Amino acid sequence: MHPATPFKAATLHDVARQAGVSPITASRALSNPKLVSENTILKVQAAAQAVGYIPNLLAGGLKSKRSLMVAGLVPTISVAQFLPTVQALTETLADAGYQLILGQTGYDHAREEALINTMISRRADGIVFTGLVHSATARERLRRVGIPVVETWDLSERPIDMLVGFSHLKVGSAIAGYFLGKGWQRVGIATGDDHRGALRREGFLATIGKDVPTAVVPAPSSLALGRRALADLLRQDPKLQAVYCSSDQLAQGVLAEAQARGIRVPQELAVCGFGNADFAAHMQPSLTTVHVDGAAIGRLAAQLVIDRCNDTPIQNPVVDVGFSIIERRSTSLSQA
Amino acid sequence: MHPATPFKAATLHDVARQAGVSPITASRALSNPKLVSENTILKVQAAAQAVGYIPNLLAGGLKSKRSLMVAGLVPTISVAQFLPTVQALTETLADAGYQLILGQTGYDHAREEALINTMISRRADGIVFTGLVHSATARERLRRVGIPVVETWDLSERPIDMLVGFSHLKVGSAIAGYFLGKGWQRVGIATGDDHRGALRREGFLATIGKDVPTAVVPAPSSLALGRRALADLLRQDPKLQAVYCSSDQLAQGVLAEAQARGIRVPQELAVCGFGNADFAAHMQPSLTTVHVDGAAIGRLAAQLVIDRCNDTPIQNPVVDVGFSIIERRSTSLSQA
DNA sequence: CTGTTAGCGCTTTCAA
DNA sequence: TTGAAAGCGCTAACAG
Repeated sequence: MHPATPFKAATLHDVARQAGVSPITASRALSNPKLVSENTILKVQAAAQAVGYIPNLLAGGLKSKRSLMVAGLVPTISVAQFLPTVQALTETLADAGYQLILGQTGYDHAREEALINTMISRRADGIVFTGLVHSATARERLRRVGIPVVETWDLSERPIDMLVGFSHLKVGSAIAGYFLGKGWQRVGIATGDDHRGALRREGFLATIGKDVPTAVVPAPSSLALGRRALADLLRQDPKLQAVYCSSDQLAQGVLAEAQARGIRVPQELAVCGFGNADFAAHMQPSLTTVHVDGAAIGRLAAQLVIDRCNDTPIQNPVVDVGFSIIERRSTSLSQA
Repeated sequence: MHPATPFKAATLHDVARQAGVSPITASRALSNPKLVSENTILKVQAAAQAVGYIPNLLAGGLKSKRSLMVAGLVPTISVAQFLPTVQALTETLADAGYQLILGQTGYDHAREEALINTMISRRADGIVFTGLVHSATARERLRRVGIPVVETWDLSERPIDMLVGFSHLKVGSAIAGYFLGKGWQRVGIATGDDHRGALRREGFLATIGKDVPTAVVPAPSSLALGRRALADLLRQDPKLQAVYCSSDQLAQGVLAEAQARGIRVPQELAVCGFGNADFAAHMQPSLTTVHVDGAAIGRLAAQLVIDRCNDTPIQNPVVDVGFSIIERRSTSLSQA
């Protein structure tokens, strides 16, 4: 009953006949008008309208070897962190006539590899990953196929192809520098057990210059885990002055636990998060955190893929979008 | 340089030759093994492996008239409300071999119509909307094309095709009933200016049995707008006992404004939100709200499309997933 | 169980 | 500026 197109769709043939031209002329009139006379264009457009023509991109793509689709592979769409990236990606692509195919890897290598194959099967014109591709098999296959690839939200010495991200090492380092500038020496870390969190921790420790109390929690991080993390850290050092958290969710929990214990923030304990979530500015006290322009990452990634598809020379296949520390009340009384 | 597939991909032909069978047999061995002898299957699989075969779904779809793609049209992906739906949709589809093409309508009719055309052009096997399709032109076109359509997150007397949602009228009515049950007569509404919010307000008023102070705020609703909304409502009735907010974000703002004015919640003012956002359970006080199973909506919608594509008889093309009021501290001292 | 034939709807290439 | 021929890579329909 519904294989997909139960109605007999009008084809370019029908349009051509209606317009009294050859199919190829009709094709050109609709998708490459420069090659056709004004008069013909009008005739064909009228004919297309008359027969209710809707082009079949599958057929076009088969011949032209361009699907006008780009794959976007995220761990899960519900990671709020990546939403502005996905949104900007989708928008920028749509403006250029491309659509995004969404794939959720679920942090699973096997699933990721399967999805990559699927996207190649669909002849996606490019693949954008939120994160790096870690599986060696997948990296190798992507390189061999030669499909445009953009990795994002991280830096790498050897990206598969193109990359838009920032240095998590530097983030950790910057936060440590910020803490040191405030004169806090007794500091701790509450971090998720993921790759990027580990990098930030590494940068943090390098700048602090010593090991510090650390609570590692499993992904996905949450308020509840943040509470437990602070309890853990206070056990390691009851006189902690400042905590860096690898996500704003975790920081939210740390703040809640501090409140429950009657520890004043920031007077007795300073807290810094990561991600600049919606709620960060509105917490009590408002949360100091690290902001990353996720929308810019999406826009830039989309543009890189589009440029590649158009053979536009690409100036910089690796873009560092940087980050910024947003100081709020949770680390500074002088902030609103 | 990179039209899409710069490398010369192996085709089914190459696999067939390598295996010493005809192309169609190779095709069947890989995608419909029941029709082929065990021995042949093994030969073909080995051949596919050997030549590094990656099927071309574009070509298959052209012939078989099934693209194995389903369009998901959302206003914006960053509406947190719809995330569980999109996630479940993507997952359920992927498990059945379908991929989701994401489209963002941006609450714009023209854009929505353009996207629908695009998805038809791509021969999507189905379209899932978060919300109803309001443009008459679009509804008409979708009906004529006969493509499986699922509208969600709402009910309708005349869905285009299939529907998974719940009654916003009943939500409003249920909240009003809950307020009345608590003995609160001086109640108010803070609501967004959207269609569904208006329906809930209508249900609320019908059950309360009289008009009540209302503050309407423009979308997207936010904490800041919630603060202003409460100020507005208190101007209309300084002795307000309870407020229903059309989103948890709004409720967050109402709570913040109450706190700023020294109004105790729930003792002096009760507050109810909508959506059961992540943060609702963790606010101070925790927020009473309305929960909707967005993931179930996504799963069911995906299943409906899949069933349609497989000509599986559909028992119930309209599913009401209901909702539930989650009582927390913002309306009840006896809650944790 | 396997093969032949034909063609999905479009666009590339070449020629007029 | 327009057209004819050919075929992208795959699978439905039928025959063997």
